[in-house]
Amino acid sequence: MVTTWVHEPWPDRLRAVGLRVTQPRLAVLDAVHANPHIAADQVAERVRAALGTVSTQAVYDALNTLTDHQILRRFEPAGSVMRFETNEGDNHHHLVCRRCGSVVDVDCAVGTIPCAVPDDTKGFMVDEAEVTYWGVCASCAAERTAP
Amino acid sequence: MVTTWVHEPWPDRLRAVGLRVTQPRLAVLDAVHANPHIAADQVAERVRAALGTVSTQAVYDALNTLTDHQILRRFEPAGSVMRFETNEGDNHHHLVCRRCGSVVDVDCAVGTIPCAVPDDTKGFMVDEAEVTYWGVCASCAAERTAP
DNA sequence: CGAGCTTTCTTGAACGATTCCAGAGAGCGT
DNA sequence: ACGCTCTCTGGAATCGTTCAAGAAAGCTCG
Repeated sequence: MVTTWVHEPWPDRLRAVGLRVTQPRLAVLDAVHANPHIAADQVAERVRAALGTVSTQAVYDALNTLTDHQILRRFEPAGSVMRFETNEGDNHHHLVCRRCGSVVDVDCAVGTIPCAVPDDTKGFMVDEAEVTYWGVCASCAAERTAP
Repeated sequence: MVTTWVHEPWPDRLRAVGLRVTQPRLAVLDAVHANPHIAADQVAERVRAALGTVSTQAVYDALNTLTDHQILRRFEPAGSVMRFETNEGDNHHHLVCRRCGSVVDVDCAVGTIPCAVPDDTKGFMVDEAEVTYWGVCASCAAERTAP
């Protein structure tokens, strides 16, 4: 069987890292899992749709805490707001549209983690290589030529 | 001709792309060239030290315009403010300290431009692969173990 | 099963980098 | 020099994110 990263239920994953299981956190996890690359305000929207009133602060706190504990992954293409995705333990990268900001996942071009390590790390202890491919998505390219 | 990127004087480079030659722009170019990875507010500081009063807006406008014309390169590690460096036409990447935010250049691990291209570009026209290595710099690592 | 200790959430405000706007000023081609 | 534009000034607005203090809710242990 292929690394079936069968999702353990969120509550278990929270407890596993010593976090309390709360409704806002579960709703945040659901929102991010259902919508990779989602921004904080959209997470808030969905969490509120699910639970009713939830403070912005609770959403940010959940996002930050979950990111700190590696359950979520945060990334932030230049010029964009923070975006989140669940941490699947894979090592994919992102393709970002310069025009509309849309993001899609791409597998690591090299295939090994952390993908590529510089020859000379200048004394740094490198733990991650983040690759962002910049370009123009198909629909934006179409718009440009045919306005 | 082997793009010997011998620095043409800034005024020539500005005119070459159809931009007017102004004191703020020249001072911005000097500031960025002398301090790679510099942030906008520090550019403003240095520009003011050189010229006297210069509006924040003029600095931002110069940075943006020069970036648009490929004379400067802008990058923005997650959680950091915008940083600038002169565009030397090389294809180096950045090593960023998670603790103190310091940035150092590293040569492209693969050696070719754009370094790496994903197998499947999902319809995107990719023009750049930006690589950010995350880690902890030597001095921050030292601090942690010996507080 | 409930008390009590912490962690987490709420409310409301602060913050700061970047951008927007309108008008004054300065390059540069003619 | 003259003017047409592009650029800069000054001041304010924006908006994502964080800070702070108190209320609420999970979890642990008796």
